[in-house]
Amino acid sequence: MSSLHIYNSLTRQKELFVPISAPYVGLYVCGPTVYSDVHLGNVRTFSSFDMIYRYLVFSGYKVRYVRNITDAGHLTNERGEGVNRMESQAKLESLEPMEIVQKYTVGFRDICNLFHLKPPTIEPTATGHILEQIEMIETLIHNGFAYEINGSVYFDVKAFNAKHTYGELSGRNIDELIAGYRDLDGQDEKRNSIDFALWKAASPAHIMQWKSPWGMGFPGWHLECSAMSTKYLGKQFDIHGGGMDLKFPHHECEIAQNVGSCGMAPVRYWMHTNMLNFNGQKMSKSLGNSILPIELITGNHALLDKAYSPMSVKFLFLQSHYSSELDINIKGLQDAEKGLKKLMDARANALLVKGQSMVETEIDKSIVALAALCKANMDDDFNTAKTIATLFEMATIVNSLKDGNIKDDQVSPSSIGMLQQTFETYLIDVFGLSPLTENQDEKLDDVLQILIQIRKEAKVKKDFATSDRIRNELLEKGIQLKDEKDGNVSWSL
RNA sequence: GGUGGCGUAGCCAAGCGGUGAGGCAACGGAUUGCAAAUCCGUCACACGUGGGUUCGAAUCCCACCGCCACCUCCA
Repeated sequence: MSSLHIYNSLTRQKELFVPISAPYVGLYVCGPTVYSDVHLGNVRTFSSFDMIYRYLVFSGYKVRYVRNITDAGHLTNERGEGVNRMESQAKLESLEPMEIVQKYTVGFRDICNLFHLKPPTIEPTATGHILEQIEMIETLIHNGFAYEINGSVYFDVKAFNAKHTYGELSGRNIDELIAGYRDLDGQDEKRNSIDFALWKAASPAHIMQWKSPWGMGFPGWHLECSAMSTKYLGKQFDIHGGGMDLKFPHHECEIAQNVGSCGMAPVRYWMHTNMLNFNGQKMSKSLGNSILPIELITGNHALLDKAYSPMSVKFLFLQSHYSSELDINIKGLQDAEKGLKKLMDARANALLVKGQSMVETEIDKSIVALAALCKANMDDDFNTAKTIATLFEMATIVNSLKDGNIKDDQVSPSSIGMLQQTFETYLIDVFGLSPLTENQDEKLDDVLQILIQIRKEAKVKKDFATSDRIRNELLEKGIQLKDEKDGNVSWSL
């Protein structure tokens, strides 16, 4: 069906993508924990998987895209004092925990819309799947991979490792892990320091708690993804994605839970997106150096010079590979803004140019080759950076046609159609980008047309002082006039 | 300490065995009343350092230096 190759984190190599039952593809991505605003790093990850989802759909697959909402309020410290995030934030804001969940879920979806991220086909919540999680725990206990103590249930990593392998995804072995934990002397009820919670007994003070066979409590934070991916995508599905920082322990635990309960490796292709850095350092909530998407869009941040559109930011993301670390800075944002504008202008210009040639020309051959290259780039582990480079080459052809550097009898009508289609497919459909100034004000245009007319009359009279004054003063207000070659005048914000 | 990754021209960033993709910046030319935009060209004899393998290495191997991430809540 296609020759898509994906870098599989599990096998550490690029592999031909073969779905379990084509044309259907199951895609699971770890979603946000909705106890505070998503930060820009989250947006990069979700943008990457949005592009991956869109490209799979473009490639003809029927994709079920599941991305969870973590709303159960897990512990901030797995081994330690168990502070419930949702509850501590609720106290801070004087709100009911589920009001926090609602507030930040809505906020997350708003940001997704701003960045043109398509909603997943299923967006399940952890609190909506307590029963499924309890069932999975029961199976794990039955299979001998989990034990109950004082109303809590833990996954027995050593018991699991005796029959299966723990640590394959992240390249760790359990002896080293146990050794590494030793100095953090164990306080708790776990048999081994590397065991992780499947269910935690809740004290009466806990607001978010549910009834279970082991008493009142709440699920461990690795469990929801295992339970929900199994429910909606089956015991084995095609692609599981998430940020690099989830590889260990989250994804490792997920694999153990699935293998332990379902008896098979849950995922064929593991995909991990890399971190977004800021000034060379990981942007993270705990370091407090994160930029909120809304701060970037409004320009309301001490480290920003101005506002940047979500599309510019997304374009910056797409100019590097999803698996590379990306360092964000003002220069990069400015460059991305200009680059995106150039491509969007070329897309618009492609709709204006015509081809007259009846035979295939050298230019036609270039266009066909470039269009094919776009697809080949994307099939090579979603190489958006290379695809964008290819689009820039096509932009040069389009602009040359528009300015008459290439004549319309040097290119055939079908090639023009291919140019238009390629810009549309990749910029709009696959990358989910849109022009920077989409909806222009009609009234503003009316006013500007008057000024443009006055300026034209001044130019005819060689009154350049007046014509330049109109152009310069408009530019100061952020409106740029451009005298096109054909005598028309265009404007942009 | 363990695990994984990175170091490519002024900046960003592809490439992952066969003489530097692309963007931005800068400079020159074409075009323009002047600009902007666009086109052509230059900067470009690059791949952290030192070894090795190879007919050939940015790409593979070894050592070293520097940076980052994970091992603890985070995409």
